[in-house]
Parts: sequence; structure tokens; C-alpha cells
Amino acid sequence: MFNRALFCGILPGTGNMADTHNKTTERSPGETIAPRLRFAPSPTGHLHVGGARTALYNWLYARGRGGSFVLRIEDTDLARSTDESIRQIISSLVWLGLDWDEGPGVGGDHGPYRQTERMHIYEETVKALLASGKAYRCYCSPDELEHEREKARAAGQPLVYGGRCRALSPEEEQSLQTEGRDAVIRLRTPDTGSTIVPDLIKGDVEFENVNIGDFIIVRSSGVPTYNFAVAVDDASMGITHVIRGDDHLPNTPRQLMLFEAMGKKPPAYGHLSLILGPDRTPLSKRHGASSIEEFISRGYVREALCNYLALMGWSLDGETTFFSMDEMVEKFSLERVGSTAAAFDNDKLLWMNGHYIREMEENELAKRIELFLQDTELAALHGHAGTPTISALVPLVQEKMKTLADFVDYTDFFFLPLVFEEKALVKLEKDEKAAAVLAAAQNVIESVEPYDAETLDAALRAAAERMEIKLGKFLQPIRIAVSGKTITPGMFETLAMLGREISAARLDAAIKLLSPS
RNA sequence: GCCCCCAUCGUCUAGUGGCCUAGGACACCGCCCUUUCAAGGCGGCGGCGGGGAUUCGAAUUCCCCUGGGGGCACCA
Repeated sequence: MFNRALFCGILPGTGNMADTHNKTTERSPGETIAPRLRFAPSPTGHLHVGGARTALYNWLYARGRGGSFVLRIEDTDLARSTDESIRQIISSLVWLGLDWDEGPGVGGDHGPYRQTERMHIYEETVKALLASGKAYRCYCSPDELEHEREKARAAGQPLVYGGRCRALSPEEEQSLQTEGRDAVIRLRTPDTGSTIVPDLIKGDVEFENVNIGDFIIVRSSGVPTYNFAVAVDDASMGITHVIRGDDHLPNTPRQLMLFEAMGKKPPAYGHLSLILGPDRTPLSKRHGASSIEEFISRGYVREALCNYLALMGWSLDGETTFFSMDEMVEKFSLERVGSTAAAFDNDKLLWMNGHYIREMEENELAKRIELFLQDTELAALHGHAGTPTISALVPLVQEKMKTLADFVDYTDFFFLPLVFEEKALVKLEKDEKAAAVLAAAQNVIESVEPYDAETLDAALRAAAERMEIKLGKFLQPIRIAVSGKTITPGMFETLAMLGREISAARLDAAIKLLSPS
């Protein structure tokens, strides 16, 4: 596990690194403790691929080492957080198969798991920090702060708080208060030296303390800021490993300072490089699907998404491509996580999705399709009024499908009125032999006995041979006539599934369509 | 402006000083198979950002540059 020595002496001379009071992190020499990981999304939108990958890595690490996976909702941004987001994030996590041991819906010993419900814990910590002088009230207005930043920018200085309110006398505080000024609470941080973040993925990263400054831990509204809430929660929840996005790396020294001030041992950190769009610019809406919900609605399966996401930054050996969830759990390690930002490649995901669909048990695939079609108009049509069921159709299209949505494109003509695709119609009309082929096919279909794929196969092949037309060319007009498309499942299976009556009727309609009248 | 991270085929990556004339996968291009489309098989195209330094030897170590990304909020 992680090296305790790494965490000592981060802020020389600013107090002891006291042991945490949490039982789960106490251990005797040589004994390893069960890791506690967490995923802590802020509910300000959907779960995106980046967040999903972060959640996955935390989950894999916890599951692979007999640890716990905690879900915590970071909703201290009151203006942007919504319950709807929480609902969506949770449903995406459930869909991905990333279950949590503690958190919303399941409870746990370290709750509550929503930061807005943990205010009393933050208040208590602030009180202690204030009492010990490790934190202080600051009365500077946002305007004053902004001017300060502008000046610093002009002077080429780091944009940090100058410390005006750092050493206010009780009288000065009193007078600022009577002036009606609001106060925020800042952490007193070292002016000199540096803070080293021992990162499991990037190695030691050093930050000069002068570039950090006394940062705000409690807003004038009394709501704690992100950095503060995170540190308090990670400490009180006994989190041992924090795996999160690269964007948090500059926050980490601040959180380390907070742990120091609280006298708690910080977790080990691992920062993942961000996922970029296909053009290597930051992933955004204009890149198409980026939320898990979108991938679900486009017919992706969880196995493919998890597998693909796992490989966005992690590899076992550079050769192995497919991993079941169990294999990922078994093989995943932070040592094998790379530090280069990965660009999202839709083609590869699509290919992988097709792979998992092909590998799936027919019954399972049928279930997935059913679920996917839920609440669509098509759902009601399957298996009714003589139309084939999803399970009956699966064997015909499984090999071709790349997404669950493809099922619809390949099979809708089985239960919807025939509609010709423009391209197909043109092709049919341009084929001089189409009329003759259709007539021959009509003959076969009406007479063949029994009416099944195998018999149709033999009979149609024979007909093609008689007419001296290559099978592929012979079948194409028939394909278009019965499906309206140029691409369908195997022709014999399709005709069999469609039934003699409908096949004959559609052939008939096509023949009439072609005959000059 | 200041701070930090990153840098191997178009993309995801393997590679931790000689096993590298740099390996695999997606995509792309051929060919094969074939009932259309897929799938599958075989083959091909294609890369260590640039410059120094260390070394007998560098994709691998160090420095500089360049490029990309992140952060510097009473956002998370």
C-alpha cells in the first residue's frame, strides 16, 4: 500500500501529522488495510465519459483489493446542483455496473453522503480551525479581491490572496463587522517552502507555497468551498486513495494543507490525464455523444463502454484488448495507468461494441434489445399479429449489429408497412432482369414445400441457375422487393421469417410496380 | 501574466539503455471468403515533435525549445 513516510513533513513546522481517529485506517505494522475509494461527482450535469472512467478506475481498484467504493455527492455549489443530475448520474453508474458500498440509496457508517447534508461536520471543523488560529476571517470584498488580482497580473505575480486580513486585531474585526462587511473564512497557509503531492500516477509534483496563498474554505454564505468540503469528507470518511481527473492536481496541495491543519493523514492521490475529443481539443457537446446516457440511447452496451473506457489510460500489456469486468477487476493496477491524455475514438468504441454484441448469448442480446426498445413504438409490434419476436430475429442480425439501434434498421420491415429506400428503389428499377427474377421468385415462394429457409435456399438457387444469373445478382431484387432495402439479414432466413403470404404479397406489389402500365 | 501536467503510427497504446530494421488494436487501402451488408482470414500503408547533452550505444536519462492540456474563483 502507500508509504506513510511520503506524507510526513509536507509542511515542515506546522504541527504534527496526527493519526486519524478512524478505525479503518489504524493498523499494526505489516498489516495492510482495506482501501476505501470514492467517486465524488458534483451534480451539475450528466455523467460524462471522463467521469465514468474516473468512477470505473476507483471502482476497479476497490473491487480488486477487497476495498470499499463510496459514492459521495458534492453539491456545495447550490446554484448549479440539481436533484435531476443526481438521479441521472446514479442511473448511469448503475447501468455501467459500478455499484457502491456506501452512498445514496445504500447508506453506510460514514454518512450522510451528500455534502449539503454534512454542514454540521464542516462547521465543527471550521470552529476548531478558527480557535487554533489555523483559519481566520477575511472581510475583503469580491471587488477588492478582483482589483488585487488585476494588479498581480499586471505585475507578473501569481494571482493569490495578499493576506490583508491575516492579522486583524479584535478591534479591527469589530469595526469591519459594524461596517456591515461579510466575512469569508480562509486557511492560514505557509508563505515559504513548497508542498509536494506524491502522486501515484505522475510521481512527486512540487508546488511553491507562494503560489497558493490563503484560500477560502467557507463562503460568506456559510457554505464550505469545494476544497474544504472534500478534505473534510475524505478525512472523515476514511478515504485511502483518491483517483480523479488531472484538473484537480493543482487543488491537491490545498487539500494537503487542510489535512495538515486538521491533523489528519491524507489519502494517496492519483491524477488521471483528461480525455480529449477526437480532434484532441477538450471533449465537449460538439463532439457528439459524451454523456453516458447518450451512449445508452445510441445502443451501446455496458461491456463495451467499460472495456473501452478502461483502455483510455490503462493497459495490461499493450496486447490484450478484451476484458470482462471480472478480468478488469483482477488485472487493474495504478502502475499500469499512463499519464498521457487520450483522445476519444468513436470508431474503436463502435467496433468494440459490435464485438460484445456478437459475443453475447442470444437470449441476453434479445433482452438488451427489448430493454433498448422499451417505450418506443416498435416495442409493441414485436410478436404481435403474426410478426416475429425479437428472439426469433436475433440470430438473423446478431452478426451484423454494431449497436442495439442497428436492430431496428435491420428488422423494421418485418413489422412495419413496406417503405422503399430511395437508393433501393433506384437500384430495383435499373435492374433489367428484375421483373423476370421477381416472377421466378414468386413462383418458388408460392410452391415451395415446406416453406422454410433450407428449402427456399435450394429452390431459389436452382431458379437462379436456370436463369443463368449469379445468386447474388438474383437475390438482390428480391431483397429490395420484400424489405425496401439493399441491406438485410440473409435472404432465405428473411423470406422464411416473413412467411409465405407476406413475401408473396410484397413480390407481387414489386412486380406490379415494375410492369409498365 | 503566474503555476502544474503531458509528448511513440491519424487514434488507443506496448516499450523503463543494447532483445526495436519500434510490437498490438481501431481506422484506412488491397486480396480472399461471400447472398447484400457486416463478420472473418491474409497482406499493406503508417510513428519515436525539434535541438543539444550523457553513453561504446538512446524511443527509453538530463536540459532547452515547440506543441497540447489543466489550474490560478465566495465553481467543482
